[in-house]
Amino acid sequence: MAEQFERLADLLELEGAESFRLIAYRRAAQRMRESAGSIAELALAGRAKEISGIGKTIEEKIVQIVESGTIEALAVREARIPPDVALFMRLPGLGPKSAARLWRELGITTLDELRAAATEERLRALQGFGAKTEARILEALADTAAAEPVRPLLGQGLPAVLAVVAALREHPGVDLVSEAGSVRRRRETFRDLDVIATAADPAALTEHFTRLAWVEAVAAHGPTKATVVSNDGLRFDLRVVPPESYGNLLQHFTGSKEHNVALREAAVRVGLSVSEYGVLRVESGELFRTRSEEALYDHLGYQFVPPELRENAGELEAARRGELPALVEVGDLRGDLHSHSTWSADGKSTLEEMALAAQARGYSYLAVTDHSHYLREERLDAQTAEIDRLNERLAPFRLVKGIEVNIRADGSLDVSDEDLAGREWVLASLHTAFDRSPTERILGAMENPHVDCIGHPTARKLNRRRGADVDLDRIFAKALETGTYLELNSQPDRLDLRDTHARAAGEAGVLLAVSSDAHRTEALAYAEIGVSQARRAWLTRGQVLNTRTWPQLRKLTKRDS
DNA sequence: GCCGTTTTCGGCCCGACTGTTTTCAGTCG
Repeated sequence: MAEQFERLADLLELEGAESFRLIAYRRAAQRMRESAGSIAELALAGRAKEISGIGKTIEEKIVQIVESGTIEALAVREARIPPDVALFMRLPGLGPKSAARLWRELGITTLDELRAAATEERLRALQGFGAKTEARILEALADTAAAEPVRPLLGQGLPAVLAVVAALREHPGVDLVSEAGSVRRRRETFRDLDVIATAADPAALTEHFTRLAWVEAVAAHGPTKATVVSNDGLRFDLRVVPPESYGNLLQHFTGSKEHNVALREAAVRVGLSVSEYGVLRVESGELFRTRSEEALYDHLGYQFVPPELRENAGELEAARRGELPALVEVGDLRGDLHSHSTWSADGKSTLEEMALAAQARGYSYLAVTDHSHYLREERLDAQTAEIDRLNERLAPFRLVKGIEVNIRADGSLDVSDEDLAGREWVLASLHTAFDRSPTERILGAMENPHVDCIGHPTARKLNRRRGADVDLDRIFAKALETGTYLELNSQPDRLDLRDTHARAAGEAGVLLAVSSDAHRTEALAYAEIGVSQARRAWLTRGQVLNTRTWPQLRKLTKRDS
């Protein structure tokens, strides 16, 4: 549905429709993408209008999609506008106006024709088009691979950007430094890594930045701004800004764009104009600048909005009312409920190493959930004995005897109920056949009286495969009915349930286990990324299962209730 | 097309950069 509305907006834009209609369609599409529940069902019940950004017209169009598969207005435009013309807009430097003129005034309808026209220098016949534009178009068309670049993972970018922030803080004369942009909001992937800073001598700091040891290439370098590429291919942007408006700038460069637009729209209504330089009271001309983001939100009449929530997904309304949730923090975790050891073929650290590392993180327990395949018969008993020995030595720290079982293609589990009954924590996960009734298989596993939690529920792998097409509403309902928990798996390429889904789970009343799925000691730290996604999901400490001690948590499982 | 801490009608974020221009439109973030 979201795709159809985005396509409709693109085509209307080519026709020169009023920009606010396009914004409305695109906003509605974004809402659809964010929603974990069924907007189609809401629309059929006449209740999609309750979602901010969806009104009567868009609700009707959603119903059209449900009933006929497509939006009438979209079908009309698709018949009228050659499909490639919408692709012209995606070329760098070309927007809707230029794309429409290439088609209307030069009769160009395909990317091949565009390439030919640019090569033959025919584009410069159009007012406003010159040699540089032709060259840029040809470059973009030649570079088709770069059209959809892979977005690197937060798990790779976050440590990198925090290291850069730390390195810049070491520089003499530097005042404040922070990561900004999507990485500060802890979005699961990013395009580039933004850092902003204040310094007595901005030019010296940007110079220092471009000369850091790991910098492979300097893409841009001015007195207050520089872009570099690291030796592992990540793009870093540094901006040095004046200290008196550091708070305004940090807020601006943290985004999201949608959050900032909504913030500014609301400000306009009360006579304020917000930009990265300050908050202008239009009537008096008075400019509010601040070093502190907290002061900025306060000045605008909001509770401080944690960066993870700044997606224009209801956070401004809640902050206006003072009703933002107290988000879960890394320090709230008492243990980890998904980990592996050398008992699994892919585990790299021994049980003892894992236990000591978990203890060093301040945990009071660690569930070891080695793969069921490696815990058959006598190996299961042998591991149990080893865990018992370790627990005697490490008490009060506790290794919890867990297991990660496979949900087979036919829905059965690959471990007998009898063996499961002997484990203290049972995780059931999909690892294969993601297109074979994934919802039914998960629901079946939840019915099992020994299964405590569903691991990485959609089984997606970022940049590799989409998640299985699971009906989350039914899974949430079954979780509540059976007392089964769901995981927020913190592996950088999983983050599953993802932020928007985890939020829906939380709203449904389901508790989530934020787990590292660590296969070696260092990977226990992945829980930090997982917590950042839990925060993006608006979750409080109480909504995260493993903020509890093991005895507290145990009382909440189905086998003890 | 949506929406209301003025409004059910009349607004709708803000600034920088680029390429093409002699004052700006389009694009980008």
